[in-house]
Amino acid sequence: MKLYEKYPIHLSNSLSGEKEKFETIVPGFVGMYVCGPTVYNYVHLGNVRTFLTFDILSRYFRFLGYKVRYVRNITDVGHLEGDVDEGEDKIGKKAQLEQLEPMEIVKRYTEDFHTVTRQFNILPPSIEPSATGHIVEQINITKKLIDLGLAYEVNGSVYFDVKKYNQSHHYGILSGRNIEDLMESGRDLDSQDEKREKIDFALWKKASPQHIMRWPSPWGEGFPGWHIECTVMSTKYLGETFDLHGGGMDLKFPHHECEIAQATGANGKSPVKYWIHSNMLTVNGQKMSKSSGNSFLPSELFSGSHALLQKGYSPMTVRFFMLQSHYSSTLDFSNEALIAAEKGYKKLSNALTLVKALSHSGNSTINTEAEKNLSDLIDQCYQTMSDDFNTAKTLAVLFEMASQINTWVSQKELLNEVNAEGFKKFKATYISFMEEALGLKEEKSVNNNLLDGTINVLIELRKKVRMDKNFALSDKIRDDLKGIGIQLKDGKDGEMSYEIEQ
RNA sequence: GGUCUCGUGGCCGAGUGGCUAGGCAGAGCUCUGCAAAAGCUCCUACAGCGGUUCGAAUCCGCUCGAGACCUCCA
Repeated sequence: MKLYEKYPIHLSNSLSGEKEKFETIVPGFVGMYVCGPTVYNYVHLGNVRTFLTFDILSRYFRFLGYKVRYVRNITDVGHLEGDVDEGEDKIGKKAQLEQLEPMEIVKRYTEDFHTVTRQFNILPPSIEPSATGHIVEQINITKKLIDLGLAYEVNGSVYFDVKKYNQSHHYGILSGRNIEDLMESGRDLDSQDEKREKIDFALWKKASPQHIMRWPSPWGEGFPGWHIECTVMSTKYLGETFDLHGGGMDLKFPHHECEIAQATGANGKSPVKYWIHSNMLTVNGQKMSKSSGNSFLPSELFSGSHALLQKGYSPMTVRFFMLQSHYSSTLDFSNEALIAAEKGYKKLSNALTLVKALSHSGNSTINTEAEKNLSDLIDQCYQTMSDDFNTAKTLAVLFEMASQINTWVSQKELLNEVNAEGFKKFKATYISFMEEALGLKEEKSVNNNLLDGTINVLIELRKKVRMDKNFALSDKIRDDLKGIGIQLKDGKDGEMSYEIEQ
C-alpha cells in the first residue's frame, strides 16, 4: 500500500470552495502548475510565501510516493502594466528605464529568483518554461480561438470574446464573479475602443513602433497577452486537463479566470481539477506589495537592513515562521513574531541534531503506553499534513516529538521503554518530516573546521579547569565566548557542546 | 458600489458542534558549582448581540471592526 493511499490527501479546492479528497487523473502521478514570477524586479518576501506553499505541496506529494511533474513558469514577456490597451510590457518598460536589453533584465531577475528560492530551500520545479520560449504555441492557440469564434482581431491585436464564451460556458466560475456586474462596474477608460466589451482581454497585442519586444504573427508584429502564456505552458507539459494549478490569491481574478476561459474555449474541457490559492503576506495588516512600498527583499531580511526590521533573520527562521500558519490564511509580518519563530525553530533544529546522534541500545523493557505514544505521534505527522497540508499542526506534533527526544537525551534509560524498531521509525519520521516534507534544514552556524577545532580546544581546556574546580576561570572562558556569540552548554556527564548565536 | 475572506488568550497562530492545539513571552519548580539548555507545573481565549441545539469559538441572522479582489501584483 502506497503512503498516499494510507494517508489520502484532502485539500481546499478554490474552484468548488470545498475541501475535497485529492484524486489524481492518472493514479500515482501528480501534474501541477504554478504561476511563477514576472522577472522585472527582485522578488520580495510576499512572493516567497507563494513559492514556499507550493514547494510544500510538491514535497509532500513526493513524500507520499507520488511521481510529480511540477511546472512553474517564468513570465518574461506579456505582463502588462496598467490598462491593457495602453499598457506597457513590464519587462520592456524596465529595460528602457535601465537602458538594458530586455533579455538582460530577464536574466538578472531570474537569477535573483533562483538565488532566493535556493536560500529558502525551495526546490526547483521539474520544468521551468518561459513565455518567450512559447511564442509559436501562443500564436497557435490564439488562431484556434479566432477560428472557434471566441476571439476577434482589431488593428493587429486579438481579444478574447468573454461575452461570447459566456453563452456556452461560465465565465466567473472560479472567482464567483458575475459577468453583467463586470461589464457594468469597473472603470471606464477612454482607450478601450478596440475591445467589444471592457471585460475582454488581450491574447495578442500589436507592438507600437517603440516597443522593443516583438514577434511576427498573422496579425502583424506584436507580443502575447499575459494570460495566454500560462494556458499554453501548462497544457503543453501537463495535458489539456491536469491535476492542480496554484498561484497567489491575487491572481485568482482575472488571471486564473481567464486561463480557464481560454483553455476551456480552445480545448472544450476544463483545464484544472484542483485550484489552490495561497494567501497574502501582510505587514501591519496591509498586503505586502511593491506598489504599496511595504515590501522588503530577502537580502534585507537576512541582514536586517530595512526600516521595518529590528534585526536580521535567517532563511530557516522565516521558512518556519511561514509554516506556522496555514497557506490559505493571511499571515501578518512582525518583528515579535519573527523573534518568537527564531526561538521556536531553534528548538526543533536542536532536537534534529540530537536525534541524529541518538541510538537505541537494543535492550528494552517495553512500556506499551510509551510505544503507543510514539506510533501515535508518527501517525499524526501524516494525518495533519494530509489534511490540507496543515503545516502549523504538523509543527505542533514535531514539537511534541522534540520534547520526547530531549527527554531521551537527558534520561537515556527511558529509551529502553520502547523497542528498537519503534525508535528507529520515530527517528526516521522526525528527520524526514523536518528535512524532506517541510524542508527545514539544520542551520549549521559553523561550517568552518578551523573554528570548530579552536572552540574544541577551549572546551577541552575548560573541562580540565572545571575538574580542578577553578570555577572563576571556567566561567571566564564561558563568558568570554558568550561575549563573541558562542554559547557553551554543560552536559550532565561533563560533556560540553556549543552553539553559535547570530 | 459589487464579489469574497477574516475577527481566537500579553503576542503570533491551529482548530470548525461536546475532548489539551502549538510556539513566543510571563510565573514557579527540578536538574546544575553557577549559567545556558532541557524537563515538569501554572497562566485556558474565541469581536458584540440575538437565534438553532441537550450542548457553539465552531451552524444561522444582525451589528461593529479589519483586509483582499473588482486596475499591475505571489
